[in-house]
Amino acid sequence: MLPDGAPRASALSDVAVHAGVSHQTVSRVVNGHPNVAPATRERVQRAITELGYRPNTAARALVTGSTRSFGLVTSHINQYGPAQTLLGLEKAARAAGYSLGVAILDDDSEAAMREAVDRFVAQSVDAVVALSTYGQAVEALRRFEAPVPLIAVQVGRDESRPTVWVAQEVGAELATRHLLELGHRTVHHVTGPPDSLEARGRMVGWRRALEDAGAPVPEPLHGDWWPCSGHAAGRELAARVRAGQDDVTAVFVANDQMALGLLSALADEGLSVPGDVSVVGFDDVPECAYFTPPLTTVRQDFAELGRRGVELVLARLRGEPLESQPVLPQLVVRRSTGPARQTV
Amino acid sequence: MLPDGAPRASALSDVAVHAGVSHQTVSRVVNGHPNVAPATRERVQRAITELGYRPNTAARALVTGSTRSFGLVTSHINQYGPAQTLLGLEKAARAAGYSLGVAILDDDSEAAMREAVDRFVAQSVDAVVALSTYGQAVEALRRFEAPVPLIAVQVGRDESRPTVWVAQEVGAELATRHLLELGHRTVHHVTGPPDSLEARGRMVGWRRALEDAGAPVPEPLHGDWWPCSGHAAGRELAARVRAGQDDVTAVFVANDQMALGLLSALADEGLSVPGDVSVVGFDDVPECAYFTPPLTTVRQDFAELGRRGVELVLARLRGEPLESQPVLPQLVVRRSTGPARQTV
DNA sequence: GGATGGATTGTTAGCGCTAACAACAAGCTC
DNA sequence: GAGCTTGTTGTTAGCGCTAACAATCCATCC
Repeated sequence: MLPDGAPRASALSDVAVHAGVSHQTVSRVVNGHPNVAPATRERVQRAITELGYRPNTAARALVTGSTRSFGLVTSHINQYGPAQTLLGLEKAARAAGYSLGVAILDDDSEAAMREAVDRFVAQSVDAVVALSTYGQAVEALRRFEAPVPLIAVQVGRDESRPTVWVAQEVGAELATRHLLELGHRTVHHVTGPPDSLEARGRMVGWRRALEDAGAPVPEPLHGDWWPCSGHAAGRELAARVRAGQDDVTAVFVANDQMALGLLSALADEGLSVPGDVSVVGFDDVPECAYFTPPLTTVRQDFAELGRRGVELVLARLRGEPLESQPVLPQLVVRRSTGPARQTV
Repeated sequence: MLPDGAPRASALSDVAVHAGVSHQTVSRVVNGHPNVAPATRERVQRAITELGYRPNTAARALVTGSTRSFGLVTSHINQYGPAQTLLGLEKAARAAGYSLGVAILDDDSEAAMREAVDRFVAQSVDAVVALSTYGQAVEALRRFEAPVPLIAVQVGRDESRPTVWVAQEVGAELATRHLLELGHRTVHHVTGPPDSLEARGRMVGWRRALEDAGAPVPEPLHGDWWPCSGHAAGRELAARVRAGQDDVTAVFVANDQMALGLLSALADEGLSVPGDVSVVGFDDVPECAYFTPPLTTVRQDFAELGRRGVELVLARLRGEPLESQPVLPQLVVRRSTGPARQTV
């Protein structure tokens, strides 16, 4: 692989010799400083391409204290939302000339968060972006005093530090109102994990929409984002329907994966969607449209979130206190919602 | 955020002064060199914690030429497999004291791949791991002469460079044989993108299983990993069933997401699974068990793949030419497969 | 008792780069 | 033409660290 007698990569000084100038002049050309004579600049440029020179990031970082890189701290990168956001983040960071390091938390503890940020700081990253963490990690984030800007993405609004977020409440209200408008007396809710700010935001929006409409607010069922917990919630709701509890005609599920589990449970129990029960999810994962039936859901633009995260970081680095507006979610109506069934 | 008058982080020399030794002794303690008197070591240790010293990665990288970091090049990190593998990779890398940078290719071109690797090289990463890339990118990989070890993960076996891979063919054979054993005369196949090595491997295994059993090998349908293409394939197959083509009783779909689309299309067309058609997927994403019906599929252990990737990299860095064994996939039987329907 | 050798510690140089300043030429003003 | 500015280039120092070597101490051996 590595050709053993490989000549070491050429450095600034090699280019300088090759072009017959001082190393500093080369540095100036590389960094696009003004005040270099066009002829000189051109000569240096040629030497650079001829030698295939690439500046050494470590040396640069050592003297400037900046690596032109961000650290991304996250925990659930195997889920659709965070993964999609990572995509947007990386692309925007790259476009701005920054590279991205990732740290995945083993658990959502404060210690794990602190350790991850510490490692990034030792690596002299220019900023740390915390993506979709929760539990104690997000609490830790709040109090953190790091020697670099620390930006939170997608954890819901947070007064204590710069944040990019999707207006979860708005999305939840959209979903809930959609169901109420179809004539459902109330809407049940399957939550995400209690320590997730996203999950909390969705619950708040759901409750507010019900209260605004004067509808009763049933006790929510609790899930953990995964299909299995949605399945359990579905069985529970089906049992209630069979027990004659006739207000169970509509469910707002806090994400699409749990909605999938719920759909599967309802089907197993012989309930039809949307005939017996209407279901709305959240996220709009690409699979949604192919669920049985295709799922009505709330779309979040995750890639946009990533882009805005980088925007916010860059503004921060320039010292501009940019106030970020929330990304607005949209309702996507498919076939899992319909009019309420007639109660007997 | 950043307390402006922040004192600069303490360096080796600060610790040295604090402990009353030379900076070199501190360096020795930090790097765990032998031949430091226990008492001295302890004194230095204390100074380190008191000052909250953390070694500066850039300075270290400058002199050693190693950053103790890997670069990960990938393109489809928003899909379940790659995301899961990233999880395993990051964890294993961290456990070994390495950090991870990511580069996501905008497209699967050679230029994109080359640029990503170049940037990592300029960052002095110790190794580059290419994850699940395809198209020209994977071709490029083959010919690459990088000044760091370059390891491929999950692109199927490749003689030309160190590779960690899942035995795709074996998984495809498992799936196909399972269907044949249920009495299906042949098995249709929906492929992944033609330039994906994984997709090719699965096709090879499928074909081999059919040939070994003396079954006819139908023309495969082509997909692109996404549910939509599976849906299209499902409609096509349903049309054939309705046209009386009675060998369409079993389908092996190259991934679960396409299988989902296919299930949805079959349901739309009034075909029952597994009554009319049996379906097998590939990957075993967590949603699988909640499809309608729950999907029989082939499980790949992505996290294991990540772990082995790191293992291979580390072996490489130590100069041991470790030969990696493929990760073996497993068949997971659920409810989407059953005996062949009786042909009229 | 002086030579030998291992363990421990310190000194020096330099990785590749940028910042700060110095040096010089060329063009201007009065 | 002295004194100024402006544009261009070079020189020097040092970021924080490790490698290589030098220096010291102390036990051991003949």
